[in-house]
Amino acid sequence: MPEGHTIHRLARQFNDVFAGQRLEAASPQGRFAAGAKRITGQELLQAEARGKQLFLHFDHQLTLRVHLGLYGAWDFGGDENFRGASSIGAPRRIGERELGAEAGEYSGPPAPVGAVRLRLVSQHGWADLRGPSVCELITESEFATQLAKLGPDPLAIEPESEAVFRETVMAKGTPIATLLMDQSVLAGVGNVYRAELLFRARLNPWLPGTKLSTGELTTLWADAVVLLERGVRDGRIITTEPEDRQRNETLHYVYKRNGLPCLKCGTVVELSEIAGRKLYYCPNCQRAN
DNA sequence: TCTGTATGTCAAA
DNA sequence: TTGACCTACAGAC
Repeated sequence: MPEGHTIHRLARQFNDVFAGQRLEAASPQGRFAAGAKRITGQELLQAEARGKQLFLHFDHQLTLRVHLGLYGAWDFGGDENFRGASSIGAPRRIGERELGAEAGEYSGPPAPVGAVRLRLVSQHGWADLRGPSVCELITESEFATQLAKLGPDPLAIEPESEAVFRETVMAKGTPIATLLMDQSVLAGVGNVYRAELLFRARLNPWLPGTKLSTGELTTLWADAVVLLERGVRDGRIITTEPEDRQRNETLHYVYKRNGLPCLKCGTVVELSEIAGRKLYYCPNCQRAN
């Protein structure tokens, strides 16, 4: 599920199992053959996540930039050091079946299944990338350019993050629902977190950024930090509080709950569209003031 | 076998 | 604002 929490989990996974090692790379699908060749034999120095982008820094000064888009996913497997195969990204069946490690012996990665853009292999395991919208090798200056395009990331807080977020939002007349999905305003939030953050803050999605108060934005930022950190911990997006979850398994307040009663007030949750993306909200809890 | 859908983003119109 | 693109899968036929 590729919102920011997913990418930060991936960075952690790469640092855990691949950092400090020389890797072999291949592009079974063929579309990244040249890049794979340039990665082969290089040591992975560090993996880094910013918003929805994953950066793998190699020791020849080149960085692999990966964006999963809507469909991308990484699958991992290997020996006991990998502690079970896992799949991180969009929902996938491939890669979730039991692999070598389960059988007790690891004899190298399996034959690639489907369209594997990039396969990274170390002595102890492998990672397969499918369906990314971006997979490219970039220079240090291109890396800096990419970072500069991104707004503050609630999972990579810097001293001025909250203030930058507040000031950017308050300077724009764009609806807050659109601003929350704008990666130059807030990096890492996607459609699920957007809907849930607005509901939890009881904010009307169409409220222009200029109409929000400092207090409301401080609360919104703090809640983004809480929710994304939970996402990293849980490996999925759970935004309901335990007391609202007791009677069922509902993980979200409004996302994909259109036509169902709001967990707080019982009003039917509505589905609308804004900037080409689906927007879920409770017309009562989030009515304009 | 075909269609619709998905937690994303960009360029063209 | 729309279409294009990346990929796999569920459900309809």
